[in-house]
Amino acid sequence: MNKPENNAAENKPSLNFLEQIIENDIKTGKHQGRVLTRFPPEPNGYLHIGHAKSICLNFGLAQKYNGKTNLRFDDTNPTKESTEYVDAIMEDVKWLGFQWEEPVWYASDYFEQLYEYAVYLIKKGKAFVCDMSAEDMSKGRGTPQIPGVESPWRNRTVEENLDLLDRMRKGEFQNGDRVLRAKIDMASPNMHMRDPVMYRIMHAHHHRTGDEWCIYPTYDWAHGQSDFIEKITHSICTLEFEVHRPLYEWFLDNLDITGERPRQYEFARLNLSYTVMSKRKLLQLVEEKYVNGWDDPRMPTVSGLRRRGFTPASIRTFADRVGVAKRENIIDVALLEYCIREDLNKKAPRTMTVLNPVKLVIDNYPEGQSEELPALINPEDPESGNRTVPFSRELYIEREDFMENPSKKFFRLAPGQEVRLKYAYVIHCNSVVKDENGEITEIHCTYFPDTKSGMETTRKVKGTLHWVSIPHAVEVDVRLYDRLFTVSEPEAVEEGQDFKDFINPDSLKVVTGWCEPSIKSAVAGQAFQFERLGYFNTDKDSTEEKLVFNRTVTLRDSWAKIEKNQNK
RNA sequence: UGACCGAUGGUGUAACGGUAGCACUACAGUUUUUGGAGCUGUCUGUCCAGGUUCGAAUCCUGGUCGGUCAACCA
Repeated sequence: MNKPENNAAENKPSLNFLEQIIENDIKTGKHQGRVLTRFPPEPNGYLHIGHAKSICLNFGLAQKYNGKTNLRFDDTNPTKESTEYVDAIMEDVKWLGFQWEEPVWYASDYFEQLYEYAVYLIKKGKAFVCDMSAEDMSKGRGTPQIPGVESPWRNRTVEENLDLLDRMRKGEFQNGDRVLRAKIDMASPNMHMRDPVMYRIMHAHHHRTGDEWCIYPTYDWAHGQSDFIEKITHSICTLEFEVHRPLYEWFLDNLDITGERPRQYEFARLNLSYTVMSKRKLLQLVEEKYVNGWDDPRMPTVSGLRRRGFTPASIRTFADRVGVAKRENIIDVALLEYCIREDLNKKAPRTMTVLNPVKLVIDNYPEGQSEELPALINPEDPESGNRTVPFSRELYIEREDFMENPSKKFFRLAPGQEVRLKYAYVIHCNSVVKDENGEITEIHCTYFPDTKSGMETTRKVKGTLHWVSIPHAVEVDVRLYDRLFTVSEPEAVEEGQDFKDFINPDSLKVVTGWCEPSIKSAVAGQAFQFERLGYFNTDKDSTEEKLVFNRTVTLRDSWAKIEKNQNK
């Protein structure tokens, strides 16, 4: 009954379905154990975190099994593509920490080869030039339930097809006049097998081939053959291409390819709660100015995440933790937040910054005096060393850290109560000063010199506050970002509603922050923890005069939960 | 009323015919000069109905629910 091998099995890490397939292929000697994956973006937009999952998957699989990964631009539609996107995509892939097998490939490199393959299919009687309009072709295709009708041009002679394709290439026809179609089966239950288009006429300038071509291959015609040409072993794409696989196979079959051939596998794309992922919707957010560009820190784009302050390591960890499977999923954005906190907790220097200041005066601290107090740069990183923080009579603390009539669970400052100022002293609150509106303008305290940080003291306090010395404070701009949508599934809204109806009006708040002087060394892209508040990244908008910070993510806030529950 | 794919706690993901595990979330305790971080623990799960089997999340049959497919997009 008891199987001793169970113990051994327990140590074996579990594999996702693609790893299982690859391990099996290696075991059976398929491709001589070779693994070559590819990441095939179309250069028509910016990469988002869903692409990042695919990148981590393709490159990660190759790394794990001693293989390589090709970066290949699927540039078969010149009207939508540009080198701007090519460059941005390369930057993002590199930033994520992956190196592709040089050189960079382009589907457009294979246009001539693809053309020859097409001629081959025509000669075999497996492809034909069709003169139907797009509209008529659409009508004739039928529906998934109803078979299509065959094109009247389906039985042209090989010679005529060859001649027509040649003249299509030479530019004798206008856009839309004719297409080249595969001759498969108009009655197939799979719509993609109903004589799919292989070439369409597009008199358009291509960002790489210029005006050399005026016919361009479709995705289905280009993709599998590109995989074959590059000797890709495992061609991994998302679920919606599953129905394309029979066509992928058909082309390879009918090209009489004898050598190793690629195989297509499909996995479920990433969806994230409280955000949208479709390129169309992201474009809309940018064009209609709901956000400030593709790299707006609220965007789920790689460039947006980068600017927000996410690290490549955190995104890789995230991609790893979301797993790979074939079922539709929506990942809780809390997992992403967990991954970045986990990473930055170990790496980010600490600094004390007050975002919603109220003045605190220490009555028994001499006017005009100040002192430099030592503080840890990062208590989680023993190597990080010390910084010093200036202390003086007048400080800022957060308004939320004071309460005139606190509940029992409030561990911060209140009249008659004591707290520690982090890295400084324990203080006792004596009184408050208010303006004519009843708003507190000053909190008066006394400090206990024998409680200086590092000294032995018997004075126990329940709370520790961050603070900043007013005369030494550095004024900075802080952008407080929150999730872009108020609902967890903005792409699944009801009829008559639009995802934009659920944009969070408070997704960005800009405030002035008061920061300890150590912040002055900040450079664009650098991450900090503002103690007790969250992680913040130095934005590229920073100038000599004014630093700008983007809030990456707050710290977990268990007080906020207590407060919320109290109000119930 | 087609074809294909999928279904395991709140969210993801393992278990490959033999004790349903892991992560996130939530909650509790512990610790703490960040109500942070850490550590410990707890709650919650195999879509349904049959069948095969000593034994089924796993195999079979039939349902149910969800997704994808009708661009000269990718």
